Amino acid sequence: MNNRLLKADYIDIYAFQQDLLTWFNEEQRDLPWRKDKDPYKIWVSEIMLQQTRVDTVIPYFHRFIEQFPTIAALSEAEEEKVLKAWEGLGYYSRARNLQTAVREVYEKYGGVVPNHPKEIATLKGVGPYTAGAILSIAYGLPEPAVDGNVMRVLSRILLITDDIAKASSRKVFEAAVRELISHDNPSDFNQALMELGALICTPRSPSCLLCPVRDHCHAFNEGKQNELPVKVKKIKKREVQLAAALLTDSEGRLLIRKRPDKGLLANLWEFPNIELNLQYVSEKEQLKEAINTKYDTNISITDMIGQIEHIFTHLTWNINVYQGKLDRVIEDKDLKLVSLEEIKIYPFPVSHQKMLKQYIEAAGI
DNA sequence: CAAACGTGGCA
DNA sequence: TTGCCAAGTTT
Repeated sequence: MNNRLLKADYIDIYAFQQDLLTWFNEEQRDLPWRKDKDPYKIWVSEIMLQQTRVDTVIPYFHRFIEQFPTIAALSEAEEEKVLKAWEGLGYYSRARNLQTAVREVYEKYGGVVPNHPKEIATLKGVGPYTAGAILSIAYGLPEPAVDGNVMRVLSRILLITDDIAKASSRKVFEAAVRELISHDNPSDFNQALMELGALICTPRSPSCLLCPVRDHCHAFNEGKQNELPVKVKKIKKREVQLAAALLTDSEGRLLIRKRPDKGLLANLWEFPNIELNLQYVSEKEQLKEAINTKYDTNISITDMIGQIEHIFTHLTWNINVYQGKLDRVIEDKDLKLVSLEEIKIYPFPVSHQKMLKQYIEAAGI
């Protein structure tokens, strides 16, 4: 990038702010986290909205705030309850990091979300975007909050051609926001930039004819809006074969286990499963052998009741789902036998929710 | 810096 | 059907 005002000299900053803020004032969506400026609620909404659509977040936000209305409430909650409230939203480390950070605010900052960039940035799960979002939206500070929307919008308005997939590009857009941001209303300015990206300046087929700031848009004036932003993506996906077992005891209770506290789907619960490697050994035998060894039990595998393909961003699970019986296991905090009623309180990933559904259908319960 | 980390919607 | 996309952060 060049140094000369990042091409912001191409536009009249004051007029740009006015046009953008006027549009936002008239056209912004009525969203539940816009009802007040409670830093805690803004914070929760920002974490939920990471890589997640507004329509998906809305019902989760309502339930979460109802269940954990304050920093004190979330601080004192059991992690399992928090994960259950997050069930289905994905990126579950967000929920655990949020609670960790909220507890830190509760204990070290007297329950008041810090309003200084250096302090707020130290909180777990609060990166550069979220820090800027809370500081600007809740506290009215003129800090950049650069997300995917902002990079797309500004790449077009300022004709910035840096690859937005590169981490290093974010600072280019932060510098641009620092030049453009309204110091009278940083909260609405940042939200307006994102709202414009969500409603008008969309990734494909932007609605330039409806855009309140098209007269300020360098890309539109050169007919290049469809060439921006520059985004070079390279995704290699793995594929993993799994076999899972829905094992019931004599009372019809199901065996579930808690996943490790790190990595994929950390601390969520699941049905016992193994990664299949040796194609020349029967899956049933592999599954039975692995579970008997791991849990020191004696199970039998009966039928395969279904198959599940579950696609993550970075890998795909192909799961063969089996049904079986077990005599007894030694339960502990990470291994439990639960009834179909008790199982409802445990947070499960979507893939395993699907398995339970298949089990219930197969069993005709 | 690249990769890990979820899920559902849509063209 | 396949790939991209959605208010990112951590390691």
